[in-house]
This record gives sequence, structure tokens and C-alpha cells, in this order.
Amino acid sequence: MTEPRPTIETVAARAGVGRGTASRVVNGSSQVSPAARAAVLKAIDELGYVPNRAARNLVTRRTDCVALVISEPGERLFTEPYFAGIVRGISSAMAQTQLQLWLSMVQSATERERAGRFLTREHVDGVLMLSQHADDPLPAQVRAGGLPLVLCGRPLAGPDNRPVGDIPFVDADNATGGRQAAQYLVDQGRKRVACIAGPQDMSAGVARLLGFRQVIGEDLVEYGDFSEESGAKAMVALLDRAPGLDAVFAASDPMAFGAMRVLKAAGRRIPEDVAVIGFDGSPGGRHSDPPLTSVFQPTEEMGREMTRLLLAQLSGEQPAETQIIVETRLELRGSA
Amino acid sequence: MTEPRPTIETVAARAGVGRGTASRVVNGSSQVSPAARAAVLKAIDELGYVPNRAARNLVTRRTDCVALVISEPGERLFTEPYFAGIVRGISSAMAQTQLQLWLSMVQSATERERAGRFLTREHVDGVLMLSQHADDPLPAQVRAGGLPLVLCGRPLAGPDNRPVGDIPFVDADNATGGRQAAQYLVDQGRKRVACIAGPQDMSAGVARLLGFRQVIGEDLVEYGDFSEESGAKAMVALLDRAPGLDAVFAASDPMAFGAMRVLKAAGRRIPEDVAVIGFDGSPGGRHSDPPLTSVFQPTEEMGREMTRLLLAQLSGEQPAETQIIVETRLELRGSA
DNA sequence: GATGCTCTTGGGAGCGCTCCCAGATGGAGC
DNA sequence: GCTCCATCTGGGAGCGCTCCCAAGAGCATC
Repeated sequence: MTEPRPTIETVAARAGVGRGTASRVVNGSSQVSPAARAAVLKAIDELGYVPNRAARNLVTRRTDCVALVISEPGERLFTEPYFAGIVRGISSAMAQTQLQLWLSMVQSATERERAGRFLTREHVDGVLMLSQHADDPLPAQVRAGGLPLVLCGRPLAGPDNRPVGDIPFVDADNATGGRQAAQYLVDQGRKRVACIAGPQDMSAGVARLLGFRQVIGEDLVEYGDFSEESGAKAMVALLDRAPGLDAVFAASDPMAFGAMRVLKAAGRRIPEDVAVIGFDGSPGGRHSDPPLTSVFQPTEEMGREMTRLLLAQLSGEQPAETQIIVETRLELRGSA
Repeated sequence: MTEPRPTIETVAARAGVGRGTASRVVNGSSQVSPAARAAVLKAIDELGYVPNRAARNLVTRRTDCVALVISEPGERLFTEPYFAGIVRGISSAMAQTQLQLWLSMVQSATERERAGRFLTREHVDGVLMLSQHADDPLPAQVRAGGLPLVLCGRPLAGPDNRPVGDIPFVDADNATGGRQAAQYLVDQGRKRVACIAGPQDMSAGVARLLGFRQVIGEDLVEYGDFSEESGAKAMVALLDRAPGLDAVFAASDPMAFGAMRVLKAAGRRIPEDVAVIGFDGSPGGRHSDPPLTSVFQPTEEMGREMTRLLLAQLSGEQPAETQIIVETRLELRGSA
């Protein structure tokens, strides 16, 4: 129906030059006379020429595509502002480049298998991965394929708990974040400070608890999976163990919301009876009752840094740094 | 460094068949003898063969890629759960197919220009677009290029306000949603019901207000841009115009949050003095003070439906339906 | 044994591009 | 006049794949 798209040969013919010269103009080579360049550019404009990506990829052996793999089961995906912020950061950094972003959400084991097979040099030039579970085989697999890779979140360990090695990554300073929260609670005169820790197969879960423990000696800790429901459950257990607790640090905002719900149901006032601090600094926390004090992590910046690390790998230069830790800060709102 | 990846020629040689036969096996043609098929599959497995996408695309003139274009300036992007839900729906539907998803966020005019040039048949097979501003030229541009396109949100009009035509789209039943909110408020005995409407260059903004007006005669309407700040500002204006109002319907959750903030600051109790209803049913509303009653729209379902419409276009079949309207429902939580 | 059919097969052609080499051009230097 | 060099140019080769054609193999029928 539509007439065939012009090829570079068409452009060359119209400009009255050879295919080689036309190609040089398209790719910005300096070895072209001004007259030839002008003629080619004019022809490109008149014909509305767009280079065929497939043909180019075939010969250059690059795809100019980067995959963003979010390897995370189920609902957490995107319901937490954490993911959204990182995607935004990556996307805005990527907009500066010629690279295109592939989005791949891996939720089930079958999808992971499929993703593993597709994440090859045949398809993408590099991979950005959000996967923080220690038992996820995907990072090692990508790495084994020789593909440039940047993780979000310090890799805890590979399959069989062997360390993954020197994979570049970007992470928030989770330990310091945990410390900030704990220290603030102590400074406020809280005496019995509990912690709802995250899953211990994720470095974020481990590090936030570690920071907390550097400040708080007492071992009033229950574990959740970062979800609101798990936070509520942990809070019930904590109240059972220590009805007199006067502060809780939850390793994620949703868990903090769950905890607040349980605390209110148990008749505790927040923050008068029990102070609550979350982790994420999510916008939703601004409207909670009371507004949630939380450790903010700069997700957008993390996304941009991930992109930067990947671009460095792609350009082949020996990167000065392969690990980037961004700072967290306590955002006071009202629950503590 | 790494040895060259096997090509289909390598596979054919190892299997002791011709290139054609190997290709037929890879592409699942039935015209292959069981023996040949087995030999080829064995060779593929042993060599770890992965077809070169670029080479295949070059000859088939398809890319097996679909772009998800989010054409929306600034912060709204992804901070609203609306986007996240749709992306999740699209992604999960796409996982069932061979298609890959490109994510393209278009925030500035320059990015839009760039996107317009890249959204050609050379690069993607189809486009899913989240763009609800009437003056966005991108949909028409994509359509003019002959690319299959599905919008999220009923297109209001093209550039120069001419109708965009029969572009397939998926949308929530915004008018009914507005009606549901207004009717509920009336049923609850509210007498002076105000509305914080969305921008009138977006069909969602228009339709939600339309539904509201089908129930509420009084014209107590202020306009915002769906953001929290604009909601707060509109609420100030409404209180100024009608201090005695006893209910507000805001056309987005963030605007409702902004309104609640202003109402509380003005000493109004929610919902006793003033009932508030938002639009989105965002999870964040569950934790607000009080929890926000809101018109829920099934974003994930919308994403899945968009994918379905696009797949239908790609398969070339004459679609029975090109417009899908999904139902909204009022989610009662506490603010009304 | 010749004929005609179906099923299966191998490999040539060509997709649109970049890479690279050889050649053309023109000016500087002797 | 000649040589030498730098600059620019055209087009052959080939990337890995699918499409398609012609031909081979196997079998039933006359």
C-alpha cells in the first residue's frame, strides 16, 4: 500500500553520490566534502529517509538497545515508588543517548528462563537489572554471557550463596539509613526501640538491619518481606513480645503503614506512645495518618547512576568506579 | 575474546542438513522430517544457538518490537499509580508473546521530536501510547506513518483541535465514574457539592466533570491539572466562593489530597463537615487521614486491553472492536 | 518400466547497511 | 614538467537470516 521506504541507495542516487559517501554523511564522518554533505542531507530530508536499524545492527554487531530487567515477583512491582523512581532516572539519563530502553519484567520462573535466553549479545548491548534476591540466577547468567551489566542493589551472593563477584552496582547507603533512623529515635529519648526488618536474602534487608543494630543493642526484631501485610504481622508479634515498646523502625514504608495500622488498632497513639519510622520516603507517606517519617533514598539519582555505569562499560573504557553508594537522609514528617 | 556465536549455518553443518532445513526447524515449519528436526534441535542445543534478531528483522521486515510511549511532561510520570498499573498490565500481557517492549518516556518538546522520528516502521511494529493532551501531535504523526497504534485515554482531538479519527483506544468510563461519585454524595445527603475538575484539554478531565454535572446542577467548579498543588489551590478558591460547601469531588487522588490538606487547615472535619472523593483509587489513599474514598479505575486491565487491541492490529485481522471502555467503581474508604 | 504425485531438501538470492580498499582528484614542492 | 601526499569518493564484500525455486526421493498408479 505505502510506497517502499527509501534506502541509503535511493538517497545516494538522488544526491548524485555513491552509497559510501551517503553512509558517511549519515554517520557523521568528517571525511566528506561540504558539497557532498549538503547534497546528501538535502536528499535525506526530501525523501524522509530513516536508516534501517536491523541492517545497521547486522553489520555493526551492536543493537543500541539496553534491557531494563525487573526481576521481582508479583505485586511489589511498581506499587512501590522505589521502582518508579529508578525507572524515571534511567529513562531520563537514557534520553540523552542514542540507546533505546527495553523493559522486561520477570515475574515467574518461566519468564526468568525466557529472559535468560533472550538476554544475549544478539539482542541487547547491555543490561540494567533490578533484582535483589540472593538466589536469583539471572545476574550471573547475564554476566556469564559476557554482557555488560549493572545491578541496582548490592548483590548479596550468587546461586548456592557464592559471591557474585565484581558486578558493578548502585545502591543506597542502607546501613547508614538504618543507623540514621535508630539514632534519631534514641536522640528523641525512646527507650524500647523495635525493628521490623526486611527479608534477609536481600542486601537491602540485611544492611538496614545492620545499621539499626549498630545503634540499638536490644534485639527486638521481627522480619517481614517489605509488604504492608508482613509489616502488620510483624507489629502484632512485636507488641506481643514487648507491649511497652515506644518506637519502631520498619525497613520499608509499606511495612511501616502496616505497623501503624496495627498500632492504632491496639490503641497506641503515634508518635506520642510509639514513634514509627519507615524506609523509602515515598510520597504516599505524606498523606498518611500521621505523615510517615521515613529514610529517603534518592531513587531517581540511583537510576541515573546505573545508566552512567552501564554507558561507561559500553564505551569500553576502564571505569574508575564500579560501585556507587548514594546517600540516604531522614525525612521528618510526623510519625516520629 | 569470546568465540564467535554460532550462526544457522553452523547449526546446519553440525546437524548435517542444509541451511534451509535448519531455518525451517527454528521457525517451526511442519515441512521437515522428524529425523532432520531432531538433528537440528540437537545441534541448536549443543551449540547454544540463538538466532540473530537483526538478520531476521532485516529480511522479514518486522522488528517484533512494540514501543510504549509515555508522553507526559515532568513529575506526573510514574508518581501516579495510574501509570505503574498500566505498565504492569501491558508488560504482563506482552510476556505471553514474542514481542519485546520498548519504553520511551517523552517529557520535553525535543524528546517528542526525537521520538516522532524514531517511531517508524523501521524500528517498531506498533505503538502503545499514554498521551491524553489534545495538542499532542504524536498520535497523529504515528498514525500518519502507517504504524499500528493504540492509545490509553479517548483521544480528544488532533492538532488544531481536529478530531483524530478512528484510533483504537482503551479508556476508563470516566463519565460514569464522575456520576458515581456525585450520586453517592447526593445520596449521603450532601447539599453543596463542589468539583475540582481536571484539565479540559484531556478527555479524562472533560469526562469526569461531565459525569459530575449530570448529577449536580450547581456550578461549583474549579480546575486543576491533576497535581496535588493544583488541587490545594482549587480548594482554596472553592472555600472562598462557597464557605458552606459540604462535599468535594476531585478528579484525581493527588488533587483530593491537596484539597484535604486545605480543608483541614481551614478547620473542616472530613468527612463530617466536608466529604471528599478522589479519582484513581490509588493505594496511597488507604493510608491518608482519613482514608480517601475514590473512584477506582482498573489500570492493569486497561494495560492488558491495550495490548490485546494492538496484537489484533498486528495480526492484520479486522478487529471487531477498536474502542474499549472499562468500568470504574466507587471505593469507599472513609473520606466520604 | 514409465508417469505423476507428494513430501522433503539444499542452496541461490537478496534484505539494507557499514567497512574497507583502491582509485581519482588536486595542490604543494622540486 | 614530474612526484608525492592528503583528501575524498565509489562500490565490492559480506553481516545472518528467510524466502523460494528447483530438484531429489519415495511411492502408487497405469
